[in-house]
Amino acid sequence: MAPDPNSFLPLPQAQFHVLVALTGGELHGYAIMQAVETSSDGVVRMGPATLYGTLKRLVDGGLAEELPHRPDTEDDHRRRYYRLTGLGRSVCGAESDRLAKLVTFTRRNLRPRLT
Amino acid sequence: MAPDPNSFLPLPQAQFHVLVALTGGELHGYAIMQAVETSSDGVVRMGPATLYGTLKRLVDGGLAEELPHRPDTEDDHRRRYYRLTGLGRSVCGAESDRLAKLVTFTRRNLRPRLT
DNA sequence: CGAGCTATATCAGTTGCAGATATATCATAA
DNA sequence: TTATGATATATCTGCAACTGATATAGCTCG
Repeated sequence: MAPDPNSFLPLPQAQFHVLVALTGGELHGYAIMQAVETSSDGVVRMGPATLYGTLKRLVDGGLAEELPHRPDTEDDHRRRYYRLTGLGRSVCGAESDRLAKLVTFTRRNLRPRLT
Repeated sequence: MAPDPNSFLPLPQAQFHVLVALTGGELHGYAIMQAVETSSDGVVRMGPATLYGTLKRLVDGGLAEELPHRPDTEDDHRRRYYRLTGLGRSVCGAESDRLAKLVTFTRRNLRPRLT
């Protein structure tokens, strides 16, 4: 029986950012760092310590997994690729839904008294 | 010169939740705990250690402030009320916008392969 | 009065995040 | 061919943030 995605919520920030980056498809660590920084317009800056630590937690938790090395000589062999697991995908969706509600609620309250 | 709200981002989770609770109006600590738990359908559970620690950080950072005690004998005199500062309001809005973008991005990526 | 909820507070411990640094490989161009 | 800088993974150390547990006291209501 698959664990309930909601039991992972609320997801730590860094973990969510990495999962989000992986929704675009499989990526290697360095690319994840860049994706997080770029797609947030530089607001979220993730260094290697945060990235690789977070990646380990995600793999340990079953939300992401490393791809087996492929014999593609074209690609930089140092790279280690990761992708979402099915669970990771649902958890990412669940966290996304949670945040969407929070945003809606906040905007509704903030609107009447905009500065 | 007022500090740039974006320099506070990304906001720690607990801080954001407390700010969100305060967008509804001034509240005392215990009510904030209940509001966070209730409005998240029990997903986010905030104990006293998290709440009061977070509250202190928000006040120290100028995002929230305590109201002066009022001579209202009707109200439980133990309660200490807090409200958003102008800065807190803008930071809350900025974090909300940031998360909204993240949610949009995530959903766009997740949609094509729904389970 | 006594029981249970309300309300604030803090301690002690864990988790999570961050800067700095290390090591090695890749691309390039001088 | 080797020097330079970007790529890529990894970890150490310390700090910030979060948490469960506990303490204390005032309310409410039977």
